Amino acid sequence: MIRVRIAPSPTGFAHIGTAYTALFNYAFARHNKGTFVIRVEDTDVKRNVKGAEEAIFGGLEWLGLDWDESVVTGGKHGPYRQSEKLDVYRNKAKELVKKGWAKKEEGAIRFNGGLYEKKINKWITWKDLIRGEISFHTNQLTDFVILKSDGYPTYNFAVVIDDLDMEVTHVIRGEEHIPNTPRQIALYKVFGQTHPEFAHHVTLRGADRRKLSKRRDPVDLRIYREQGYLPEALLNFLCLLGWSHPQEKEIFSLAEFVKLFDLKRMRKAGPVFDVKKLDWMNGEYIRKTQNSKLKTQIYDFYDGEYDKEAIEKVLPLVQTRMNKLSEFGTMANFFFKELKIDKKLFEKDYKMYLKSALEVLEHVKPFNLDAVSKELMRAVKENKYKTGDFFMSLRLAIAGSRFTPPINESMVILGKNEVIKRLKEVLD
RNA sequence: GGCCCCAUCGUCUAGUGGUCUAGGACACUAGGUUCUCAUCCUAGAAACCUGGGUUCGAGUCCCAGUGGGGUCACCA
Repeated sequence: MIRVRIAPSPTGFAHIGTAYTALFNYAFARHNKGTFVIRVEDTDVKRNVKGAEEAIFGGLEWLGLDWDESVVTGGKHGPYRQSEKLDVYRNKAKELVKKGWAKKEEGAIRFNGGLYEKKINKWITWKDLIRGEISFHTNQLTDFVILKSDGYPTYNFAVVIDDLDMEVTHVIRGEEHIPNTPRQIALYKVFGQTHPEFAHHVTLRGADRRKLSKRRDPVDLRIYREQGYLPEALLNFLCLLGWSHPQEKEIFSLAEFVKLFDLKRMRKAGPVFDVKKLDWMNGEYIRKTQNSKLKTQIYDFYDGEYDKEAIEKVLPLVQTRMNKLSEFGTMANFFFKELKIDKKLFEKDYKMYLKSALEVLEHVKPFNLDAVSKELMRAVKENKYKTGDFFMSLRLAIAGSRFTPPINESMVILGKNEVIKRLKEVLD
């Protein structure tokens, strides 16, 4: 039975890197019909932040990555919060002291790396499932703390105890943990246990090629949600960083990813998280989303600011024009609100154009797309207007922008009265 | 600096010794469609870090150099 886990620290918010690692663990677990565990590593009392756990679980839920065991769902291998099993770590540390592998020092307990080097071996080697064989000389172990003087375990110690307790079979985590691995392997060894398989995936980089950082880069998952990215698109984009589809497909579902996932297809070179491609991909997802579903997503995104039925009417006109949900507002705002029109934007002959358009539109019999288009074009031809300029004037008067959805369609949706009202306002 | 990991277009990548005069995607450029902007279609520019080996043959294997990254806490 395959069991994997992610082990976030509740020190702030849902980090994009946590989601990235979660994605691979999720895919590995689901592909192999295994179990996906989330445990909370809250052993740094000073850095723990209230609400951080909720943000992390909420973020994963938003992405559609579900798990099997955790602090919120429970499970047979708990507690899933490290602060709730301090006695376990303490006893394990004491066990090592008793056996001579660790010693007390100023209230803390340290592992005796030198002794390990002398008694067990000089090299620690493992076969990484992504990178192949990796070796460290044991003189790199040094005497590291396993139990802090405040009674909390350190990361390297707690990880080993927990992965043992939780019967974790595969540790899939970021490459920044490679230097920690020999210490953890040493601990497994002195406990007389075999270690789980390790797979160290790449870490996401910023444009400067350095590991994504809280200070320099947008790493809070919430930011992506608030900017109007769809979770499916973000997930799909993440899949493509470090992993590739066997048929080189770019757009695929999470289910397909799970089906095809294989650690062997993981790259070893760290990818730059470049939002440009994410923007394109998000647009692709928006374009292929069913209107009824997209309608709801937009309605929720704007927290009910726009009427649902109205969104649905406007949607076909803006769907190919937006890459993010947040662009609906700028694109479709004029359908819902009257705008201040800046007359400086207009072409020279705009008054002539608008007057003649107004005349036509006032008399169009059924105010539908067919009639409106036909009558306006007739006016253009009869008067030998410049087609582009004519419609641009209309566009500016109605929508207040040079870049809008098709203007005839837009006017039909707005309705005769509203269109005439807006034209008159501009002409006054 | 020590240790470790990595190295194909600007970016994400395919490629597991010969079919690579290196393929796809994003971005970019040019054209087409069009009332604008998009969508859509067509075309284009753009890469195997360097030097040694191994081999009949190397983007693909080995070594070195260079470059990039990670890590060296009573943080995780």
